[in-house]
Amino acid sequence: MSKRATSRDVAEHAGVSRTTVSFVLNNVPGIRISEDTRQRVIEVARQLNYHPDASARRMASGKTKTIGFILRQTPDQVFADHLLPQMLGGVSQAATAQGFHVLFEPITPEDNSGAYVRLIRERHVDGIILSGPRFDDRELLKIHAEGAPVVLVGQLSQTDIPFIDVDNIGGARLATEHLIGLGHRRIALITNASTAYSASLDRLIGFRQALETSGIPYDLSLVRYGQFTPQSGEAAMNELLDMIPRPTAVFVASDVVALGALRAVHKKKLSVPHDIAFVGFDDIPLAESVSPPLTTVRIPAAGLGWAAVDLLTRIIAQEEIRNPKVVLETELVVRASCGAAAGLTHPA
Amino acid sequence: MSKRATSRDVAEHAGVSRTTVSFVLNNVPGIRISEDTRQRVIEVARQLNYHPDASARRMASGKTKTIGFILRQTPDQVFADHLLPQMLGGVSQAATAQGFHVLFEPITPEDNSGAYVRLIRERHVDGIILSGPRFDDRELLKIHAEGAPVVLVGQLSQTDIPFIDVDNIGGARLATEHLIGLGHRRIALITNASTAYSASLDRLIGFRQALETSGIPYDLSLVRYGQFTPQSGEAAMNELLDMIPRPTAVFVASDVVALGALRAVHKKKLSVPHDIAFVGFDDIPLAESVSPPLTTVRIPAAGLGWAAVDLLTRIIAQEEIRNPKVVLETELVVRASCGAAAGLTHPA
DNA sequence: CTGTTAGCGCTTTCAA
DNA sequence: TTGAAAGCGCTAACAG
Repeated sequence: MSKRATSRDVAEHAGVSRTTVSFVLNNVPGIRISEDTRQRVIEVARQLNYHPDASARRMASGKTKTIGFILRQTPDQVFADHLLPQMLGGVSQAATAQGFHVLFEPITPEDNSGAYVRLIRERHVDGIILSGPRFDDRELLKIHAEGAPVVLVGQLSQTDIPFIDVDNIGGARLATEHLIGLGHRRIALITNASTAYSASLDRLIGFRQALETSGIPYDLSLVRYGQFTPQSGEAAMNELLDMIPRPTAVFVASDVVALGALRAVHKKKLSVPHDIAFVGFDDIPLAESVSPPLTTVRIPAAGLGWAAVDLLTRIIAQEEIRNPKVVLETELVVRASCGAAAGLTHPA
Repeated sequence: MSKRATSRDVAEHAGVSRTTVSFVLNNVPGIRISEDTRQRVIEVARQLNYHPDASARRMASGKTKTIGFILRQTPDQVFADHLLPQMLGGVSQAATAQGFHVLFEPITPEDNSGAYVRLIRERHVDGIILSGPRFDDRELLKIHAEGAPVVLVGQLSQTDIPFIDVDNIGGARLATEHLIGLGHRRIALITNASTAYSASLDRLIGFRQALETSGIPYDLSLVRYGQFTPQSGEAAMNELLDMIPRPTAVFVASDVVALGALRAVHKKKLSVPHDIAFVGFDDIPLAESVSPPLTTVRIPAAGLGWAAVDLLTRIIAQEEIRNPKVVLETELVVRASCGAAAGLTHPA
């Protein structure tokens, strides 16, 4: 196997300088090269099966054209997994469109060593998207202070690090208002997780806001706390179903948790939405395939990825950023579990 | 902001040569350096906040220490998404353990331009893992012929490209034999997809083998073809349920498709496993959370990723590969949908 | 419009 | 045990 062709080989065979080769092959704008030369260079490159060496190019240009996507893997937070493919798809798609590659690096939930910052310190990448930031991540604060391009997916209060997030409060309000609009007054809540997580807290806040706006008192006895899993949803729902009188509807702030809640209802031979109406959150791919299909609040997962890349690449390009804090809106997806489709409404 | 420190800076401040700095910081084996010098270099590097430049390192060493993970995104093949997080986790984990980074690059199902081969031609990566190879991918054959390190996830007959795959035949046999062992004789099959896909065909073959081994005739009227989606499963199941006499059990060669089939049963007010027993395939994360929990054949998704990386890195290191074709075993996970847990058995 | 000429920052053989 | 020196292949001022 002969050695790889280099730009020098191409230059020699085409009878031009390496500069010219570089200009032609990179299509450098603002440079005029005779059509004749241009064609010759291109042709020779093809014949020699020339492919520019990425490492050399990075070295010389000082740019890696690569972004790091750091994902805090959370085995418990199953829901995260369900939306990961979409988010990752959004990230890749946007990155490719901007001429960037994506380096994928999951880290464990406990890891706050910030080992991933080496990616940027050692210049493996031009910037980083960090999904699932932690409050106690000192390394993160450090590289941000050093001026490294970083975008968070999810928020970190107390910092001015640019981020992309979902409007959890608005989404929860949407879900709750929908139930209220259907005539429900006795509405329960099962959170997606402990309110130590800001997303969980926000969904609870949205729920509460919607109730209060409608003049329905917020009743703490109707609130239960999920733990990311279907099992936690089943347990929570069992408690709710044992109440007298039973709530007529429930907002479960996570589709995965809702699946468990749904199972609890089925086991008691009750029916959704007749005995109790359901609205979930996330719109995981399977939400429309369970029985009954789940009415839920859709998170624009691919959009999160896309927006994060867009913001990051603009920071890398040192553009002036007008708004480094992006909050994406959610959308209510009405299916059968809330009873709206069937035209059911409950008396107030 | 002052300039980044380079190895030259470290060398000067420590009063040694750059060679020494390189040796110390890389812990080059077989080189003895006085403990004193070593400590000095390390200390200076720390003080100067020195981090070796990855691009320069790649350039000089000729190694990228990065592998490309190419995923053929198939919007229809929802099942793939459900196992993706696990597989990706396996890939990343194994890669990290071997000192490699992972470049993630999804491609569309239709794309047979082989654009991804640029990753290896331009030396962005040292090797590639390709999930979802296509028969008509000429570029793939080309780079393999050129000696580029490539590992497939899934098979491509007619080639000698190393691959990792799942024992689909064995898995399907496992599922079917389980049902037979429970006393079922009239067992239906819903495939996961068209038998144009080798995985689908193999699962059908396994099903058939199990029947024949037990002396049960293979009855084509009991076979239906899924299309990756729950919807296709629901339609297929409806046909099966209308048969007289009804099959007493069904093997659905995909959990996602099985979800739809399950819904069809529920809609007809029939019960699983009492009226009809179910066994699925894949063991997606939600399989244990549906009603009833799905007995299914587990694919070692993380193991696929892990094995692919292991094989690839050995090829990159030019090790002698004893067995470049790896087939991973599946495992039957018994839950409620087959009736075994409840101790139910059907008369022959 | 094209060529000359410096680097980019590191690894690694070879000598000392 | 350490240092000198030669690249790795490309980009990009600058000069012509």
